Amino acid sequence: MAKFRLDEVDHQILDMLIDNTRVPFTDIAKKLLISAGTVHVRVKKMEDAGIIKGSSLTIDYKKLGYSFIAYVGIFLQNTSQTKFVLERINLIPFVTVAHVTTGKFNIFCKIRAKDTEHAKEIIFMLDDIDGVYRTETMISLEESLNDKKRLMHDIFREL
Amino acid sequence: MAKFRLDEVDHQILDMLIDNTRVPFTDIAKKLLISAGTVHVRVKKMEDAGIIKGSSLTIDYKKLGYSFIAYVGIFLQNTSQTKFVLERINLIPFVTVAHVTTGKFNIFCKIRAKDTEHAKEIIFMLDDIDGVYRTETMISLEESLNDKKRLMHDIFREL
DNA sequence: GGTGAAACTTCTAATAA
DNA sequence: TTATTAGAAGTTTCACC
Repeated sequence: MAKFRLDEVDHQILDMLIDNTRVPFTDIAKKLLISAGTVHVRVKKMEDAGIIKGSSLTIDYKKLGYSFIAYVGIFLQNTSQTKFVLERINLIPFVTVAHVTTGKFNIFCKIRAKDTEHAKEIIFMLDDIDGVYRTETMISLEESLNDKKRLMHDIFREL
Repeated sequence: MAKFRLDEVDHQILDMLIDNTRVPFTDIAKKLLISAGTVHVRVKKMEDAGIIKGSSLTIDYKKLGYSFIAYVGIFLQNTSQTKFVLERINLIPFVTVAHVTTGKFNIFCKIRAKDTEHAKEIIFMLDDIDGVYRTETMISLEESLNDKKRLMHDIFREL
């Protein structure tokens, strides 16, 4: 996998766009004291390089009734079933992420549900998959996400 | 927390914007056979209601040299230290998410690092926080994210 | 609620420095 | 690589359904 080096201007453009993808290029240009054309060229370069993969809205799932988050560790009867089980897990829409991991569990996933009742249904679906030996659930009582801007700044600057 | 009902048109607008925030409102209008003005009003309504919290770029962290993902479960000496430890964790930029959980661990977080050496440093930083009794690491060998579009469609439609 | 058109803003690509 | 510019395209408002 190729590794790209971005300069300070690229970083600042990314920072602004990560914060809000709809910020006009003209605003970015004004703030960074460069032309809008330059912003356009830089963004295109990063898109072509695949550093910018796309953009997405941040949705408030709580407002839509999905405030329950849990992590579920899965023990398999046999690791050879990993691929099969992963495929089955991906068919359950409320499982938002699944990882094959080393350590305690074979597969580890995150679920987002309406409430405990709904979460129970999802966990039962996971338990019912062939090859799943047992599961262990951790309910999230509080989520704390790192500030995107700071993450970008600190992580990328030191590359 | 208030719960909002969105109609089919709202869902379709969200679907398109979740897929790509820079899709022109005129394109959305054409596809849904409504006017661009309507799209504008609907989006604004969802922004005002807080359902659309913002927008962000999807960055290819692998291309920037960050391909190592791990989950770390943290055991505290005493649950009363939860708030303090969480604050300290949030100072580490490579910890991207942290959850207070029930079950096996007291706090559970996700880290993104360059490689095993870098991950080790981050985990040591977590271990060094006052009140942290011990940690347990699960390394992600393979990440599988549910398709955003399908997630939206399946989850929200049945509200 | 939605529409359509006008006024305004932004994007994009070509050209030039 | 960056700046300028101008035509194309998108956004936003508003009078009217």
